Amino acid sequence: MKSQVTLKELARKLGIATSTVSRALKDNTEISIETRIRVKKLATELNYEPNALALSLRRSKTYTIGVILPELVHFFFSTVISGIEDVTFSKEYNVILCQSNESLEREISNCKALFNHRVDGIIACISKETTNYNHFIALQEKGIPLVFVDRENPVDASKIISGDFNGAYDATQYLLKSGCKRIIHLAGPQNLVLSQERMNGFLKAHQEYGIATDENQIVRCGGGETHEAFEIVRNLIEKKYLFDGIFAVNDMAAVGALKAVQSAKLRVPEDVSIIGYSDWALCAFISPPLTTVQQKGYEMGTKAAELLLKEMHSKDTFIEPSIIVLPTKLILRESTRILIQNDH
Amino acid sequence: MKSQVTLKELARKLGIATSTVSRALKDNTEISIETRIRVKKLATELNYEPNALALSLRRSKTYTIGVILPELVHFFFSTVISGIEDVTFSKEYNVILCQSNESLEREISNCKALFNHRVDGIIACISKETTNYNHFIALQEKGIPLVFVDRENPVDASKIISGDFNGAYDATQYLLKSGCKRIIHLAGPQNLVLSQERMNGFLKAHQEYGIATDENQIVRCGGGETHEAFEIVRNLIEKKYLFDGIFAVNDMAAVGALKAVQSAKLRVPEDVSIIGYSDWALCAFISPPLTTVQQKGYEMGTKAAELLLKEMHSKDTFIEPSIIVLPTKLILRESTRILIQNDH
DNA sequence: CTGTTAGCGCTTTCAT
DNA sequence: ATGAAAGCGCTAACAG
Repeated sequence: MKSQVTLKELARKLGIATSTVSRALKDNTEISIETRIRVKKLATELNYEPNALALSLRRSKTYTIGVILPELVHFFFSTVISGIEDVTFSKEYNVILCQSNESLEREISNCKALFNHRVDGIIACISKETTNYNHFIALQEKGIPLVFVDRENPVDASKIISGDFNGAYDATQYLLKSGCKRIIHLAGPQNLVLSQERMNGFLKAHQEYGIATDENQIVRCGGGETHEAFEIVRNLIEKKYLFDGIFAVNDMAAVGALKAVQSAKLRVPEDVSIIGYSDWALCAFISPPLTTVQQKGYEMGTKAAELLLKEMHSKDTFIEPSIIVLPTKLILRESTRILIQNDH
Repeated sequence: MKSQVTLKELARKLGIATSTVSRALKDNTEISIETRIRVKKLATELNYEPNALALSLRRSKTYTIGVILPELVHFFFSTVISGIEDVTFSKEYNVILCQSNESLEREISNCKALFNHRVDGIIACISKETTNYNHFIALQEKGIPLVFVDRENPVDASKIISGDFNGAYDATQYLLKSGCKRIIHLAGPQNLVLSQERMNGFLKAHQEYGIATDENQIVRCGGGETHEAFEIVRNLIEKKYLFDGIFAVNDMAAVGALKAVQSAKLRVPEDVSIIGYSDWALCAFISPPLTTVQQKGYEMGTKAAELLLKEMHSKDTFIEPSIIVLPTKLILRESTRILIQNDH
């Protein structure tokens, strides 16, 4: 970087004090109009831009927030970061972005880096590996406002979470109401509360509907990837394990399941109904278009950013954490049968 | 933020000078072993972390790079940022992320914010609106290394671009070789060099194949969105405009075209072959799976970050810009007919 | 209306 | 082996 234009340099060129330049630039009325004009003119000429570092150091405030997300390439997270960025941009905050790559070690490193940069606050989504939360608690102890998104965890902080239980409940209920007799659930990693919640919603819907479930209906689907689900479902079919509905922990798994069902010459939704989770971009375009539970990632991002900014600006030293549950929405497409509404 | 632990505080607690503490912490051999141990012990106890702001100010180096991307939610860009982040993380750099939302005004604002933060370098992809490049040139004049990704532009800077011309050429050639007689091209915004290149590749392939093209084969498809392409193609079919191949400027448009073709009861690929561009996640899962030109977003991100870091660390004041063209790859799926190789 | 001074947290030269 | 002092760029209290 070439030599920067600084207040000092402006002052020297104009033969006045730096403090005068500083004041003139912010239109302080104590400074004479003429001086203000002279200063601003030169500043524009030399393309002066204030050094945010010096300002931050001075103010002990960086106007920067940190964001830690597991994987940027996942559609859901990309919508979250997009939401965050839109809000912070409008409030003239900047975002330092870190991706933990689902690694605890990297997440810890991210926390440290963000603290060192003295970000004014942090929005984070824990990695799949995270079972210890000391690095987040350390942040809080250092007084940095922290808001979690999406994946639940035991830290006593504000959170924007998705109504996983309800989303799963709604999806399962729909399958049941539309006539499914035996539904399997492709479950996600059990250390993620989200996986548990979706499983619990699945179970609860059965219970309320008066249908017993057995453990064979819950099938672990490791990382919830397409190929895993494909293998699992193909296996079930080969073993003549019968089912007429699938509720998958996410859309990728649902797509794998769909392919497996179709490759066994079973029809979707006539023979098997399938519901995914997340409403990935692809869902509407596969064949048949996938019924799924929509999670509002963008909204989660904006809400998280708004909440964080609010907490950052709060005068209180102690802030009661807020937990905001964002409702999900069942998007009906053609991988499920049509439900004849009988209202009452 | 609560009171920070600073060098000064450590020094006070230990009854020594801050400069000694500073040195001890970095294992300066001029400091006695005992002092070093004492200092480090207290630093660990109090959870001391250096203030990156102060360091940056002192060193005139922030170990931070800025990234400006049009839209984070697009799969391609999310892979780019992911690639960038992985490289910078491994080199202990941080990323300040901005999304321009395809707005020139916002892009200008992003440039300013990044400069104010005194980032050590910038990676940017111009917005669709950008036709004036002064804000980028200003950055260069201030001596900030700049690397562009993906969308070509006239600024004299290093660039990692995708071989759009060749990608389009390959795709078109495949259609031709597999028997298409009349192919239409759904073209993108013409102010984007990428759109022009893809169109030129389309034309060149015809030319080399000895097939004349007329302007009716090039159909403007505004923003290249799914619904636009759907309307356009449906219209063409209704007007009995004949074609047996479609090369779309991107996958979204290709999907729209596919739906339109199918809804007119034409078969893909038997009646109409379709090729998209970008290899979005959805491509493999729609029906039929879409043949597309794969762009290596992640690799583009890593390459851009590596090049930027290299330029940042160069001692030379003037650096000859490098233009790296990343080859594309035609991913054959089922929206195109199978080509019988005749390796003459 | 403007200048002087101190200090944000850190490193580094120069003394001792 | 350690300390004092200056300075990175900026602001704000204080002085005049």
